Amino acid sequence: MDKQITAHDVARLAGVSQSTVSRVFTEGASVSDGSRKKVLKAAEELGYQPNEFARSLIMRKTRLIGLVMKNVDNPFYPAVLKKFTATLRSMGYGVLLIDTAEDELCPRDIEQLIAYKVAGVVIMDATASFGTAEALKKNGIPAVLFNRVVEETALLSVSCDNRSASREIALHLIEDGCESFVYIAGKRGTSTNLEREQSFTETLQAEGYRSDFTVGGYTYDGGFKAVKNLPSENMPDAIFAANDIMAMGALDALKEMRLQKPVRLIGFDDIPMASWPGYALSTYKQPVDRMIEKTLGLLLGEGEERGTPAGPVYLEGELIIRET
Amino acid sequence: MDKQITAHDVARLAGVSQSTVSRVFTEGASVSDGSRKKVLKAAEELGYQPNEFARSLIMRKTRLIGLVMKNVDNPFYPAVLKKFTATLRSMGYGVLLIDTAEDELCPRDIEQLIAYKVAGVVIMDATASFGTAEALKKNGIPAVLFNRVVEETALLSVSCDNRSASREIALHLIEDGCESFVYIAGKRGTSTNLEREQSFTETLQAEGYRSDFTVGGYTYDGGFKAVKNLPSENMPDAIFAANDIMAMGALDALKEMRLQKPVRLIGFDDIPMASWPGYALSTYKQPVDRMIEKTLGLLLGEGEERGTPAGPVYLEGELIIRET
DNA sequence: TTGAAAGCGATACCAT
DNA sequence: ATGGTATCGCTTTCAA
Repeated sequence: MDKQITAHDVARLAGVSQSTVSRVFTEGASVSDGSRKKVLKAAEELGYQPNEFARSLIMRKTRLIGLVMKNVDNPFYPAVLKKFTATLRSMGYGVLLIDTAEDELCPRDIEQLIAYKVAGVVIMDATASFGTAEALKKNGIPAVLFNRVVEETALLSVSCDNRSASREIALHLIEDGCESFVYIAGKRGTSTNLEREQSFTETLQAEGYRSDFTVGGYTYDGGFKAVKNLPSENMPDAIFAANDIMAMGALDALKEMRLQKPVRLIGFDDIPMASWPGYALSTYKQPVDRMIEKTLGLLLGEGEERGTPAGPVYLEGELIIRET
Repeated sequence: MDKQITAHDVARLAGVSQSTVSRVFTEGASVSDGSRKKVLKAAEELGYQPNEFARSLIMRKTRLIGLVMKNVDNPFYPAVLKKFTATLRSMGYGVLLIDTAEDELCPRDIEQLIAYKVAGVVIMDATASFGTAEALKKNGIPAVLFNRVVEETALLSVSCDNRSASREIALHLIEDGCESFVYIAGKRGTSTNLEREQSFTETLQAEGYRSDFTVGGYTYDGGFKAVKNLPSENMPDAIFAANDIMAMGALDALKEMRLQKPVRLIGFDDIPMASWPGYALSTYKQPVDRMIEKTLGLLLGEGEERGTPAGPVYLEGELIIRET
C-alpha cells in the first residue's frame, strides 16, 4: 500500500480536480461527459480504484459483512458460504471471513468484527454469548444466527424448521410400517439437535411408539460408531440421523453389517453427496436459498423486513425420499 | 457505524487525551501504568475497539488478505480455507473472501481487491489473466496462485508436485502387476490436470505401457460417467482419477457394475471422505499444511522467503494406499 | 509521559 | 459542472 494510487494522481493525469475524480466514481454525481472520459481514461491507465478505507471512513459506513463460520468439516456449509458470498457481492458488500474454532464466538472474533465496523454479522453454525451480543449491540452492529437459536441473547436467528421436519420424518417412517426407531443425535446442546430430537421423539410418542437414542456428534465417525454399537440381533426398523454425514457413517456401518432385515435411514441437510448413487440417502432438504435470503433481509433489508421479528424465524424444507 | 465509539469517547471517559488512548492500543508506545489502566477500563466499558479503517488509512497499510476461491464443490478446499483463515488470523491478518464463479478472476474481483488495498492475495484453484496480474502489480499487491501454475503471468505459485506424484502412482500400479490403465482427466486446460496427465502417461510409456483416457471434469458425476462409459467386457487393471471425488464417482460406478475382475483405483487429494470405510480410497495426499505455509511465506514472509522464486514451487505429498 | 496538531484518501458542502 | 475545504478516526511527530 506504499505504492498507493490516489484520486490525486488520477486528477493530475486527467487535468481536473480531485473532487471531480471522486464524483466520477460516485453514483449520481454531476460530471460533464468530457471530464468523465478523461478521468476514466486516466484511472484505467493507472489502475486506480477508490480506496475503500478512506471511503468507509468518511461515509461512516462500511460495506463489509462479517461471516462467521465454524464447521468446515460439514459439507453442508461450503455451498452456504458460497451463496452468501455471491449474494452479498451482488448487493455491493464484501465479506470478512471469520473462522471460529469453538462453538461460541471468542473475544478475538468480536474484536475483529468491531474493529472492521462491519455492517452486519452472520453467524453460521455457532452461537454468541450474552456478552458477545452486548458488545456488538454497543457498536451498533446487527447480527443474525444462521441455523442456531439462542434464547438468552435475543439475537435474530434463521433456521430450518427442525421441529416440523422431524415430525414429518417420524410420520413418514410410521406410515412406512416402521415400528422401532433409533435417533442418532448431533452435538448435545446445539439448538438444531435439540429441536430435531424433541420433535422426533414426541411425535413418535404421540403415535404410540418410542425411540432409542444414541449420540453421533454430527460427524461421519460418530454415525458409523453409533450404528456399530447397536445390538445387531435387535436392529431398529428405522434410523433418523440428525445430519447427513452421520447418516452416511451409519449407512456404511449398516452395509458392513450385512443385515438380513433392511433398515430405513433418513438424514438431514441434503448435502451433495446424499444423492450420490453410492449412498442414495433419504434426507430432509434444508431450504438453504430461502434461509440465506431471509438472513440477509433481516440484516440489511429495507423497512419492515429488517430488524427484530417476534422470535426465531423457521423455514420449512422438504423431505426427499431416495433409496434408504 | 453511525453509533461509532471513537478514541475520543474513551479519552473523555478516561480523562486523558485521545493521543493517549491511541498509545494504549499501540504496541510499544510509552504510556504510564495509571493512564493505561484508566483507558483500558473506559474502553472495556464502552466496548471500544480502534477503527481498522482509520488505522489502515493513516498507516498506509492494511491487515487484510484477499482469499479467492472457486471450487466449493470440491471437499478438498474447505479444510484449506479454514487453515488459511486460522493461520492468517494468528498472523494478525483479516480475510477478505472472494468467491469467483469462473476459472479466471473477473474484473469485479480485482476491483474489490484493489479497493480494499489488501496486503496480498491468495488465489485458490483459479487463475489470473495477464491483465489481472498487471492491475495487481500496478497497485503493489503481491499474489500467489495456490494449486495452479500459469506460465504467462509470472505470478508466484505453490502447488503439489503433480508430476512426481503421478509418476509414483504409475510406478506403484505397474509394480502391483497392472498392465492396462485408464486416466480420468480433470478439467482440461488446468495446470493440475495437465501435469498429472502428462506425467502419468509418460511414465507408463517409458515403462512400455499405454494409458487410455477419458474426461471427468473434476466432478463426482464426471467420474461416475467416465467409468460407466468404459467397455465393461474390457476393463483396465487400474484407473487413476485426477482427484478424489471423481475417483469416488468411479468407485461407485465400478461397484454398480459388479465386475468379476477387481480394478485398482487411485485418486488425488486425500479428502476426508477418502478414508471413510465405504470408500477406503487409495489416493495421493497433498501436502496441504506445507503448501499453505509456503504460500504465506512467499506472500508475507520476511527477507529471502518472500518474493520471487525462480519459478513455481512444487511440494511433494505422499501416496496413501488403502483398499482400492 | 502527555497533549496538540498534521495528515492518510476519500466524500460532500459551498462557492463560483 | 467544477475546485476548494472541512471532515471521518486514527497514528505519529513535536513541544512541553
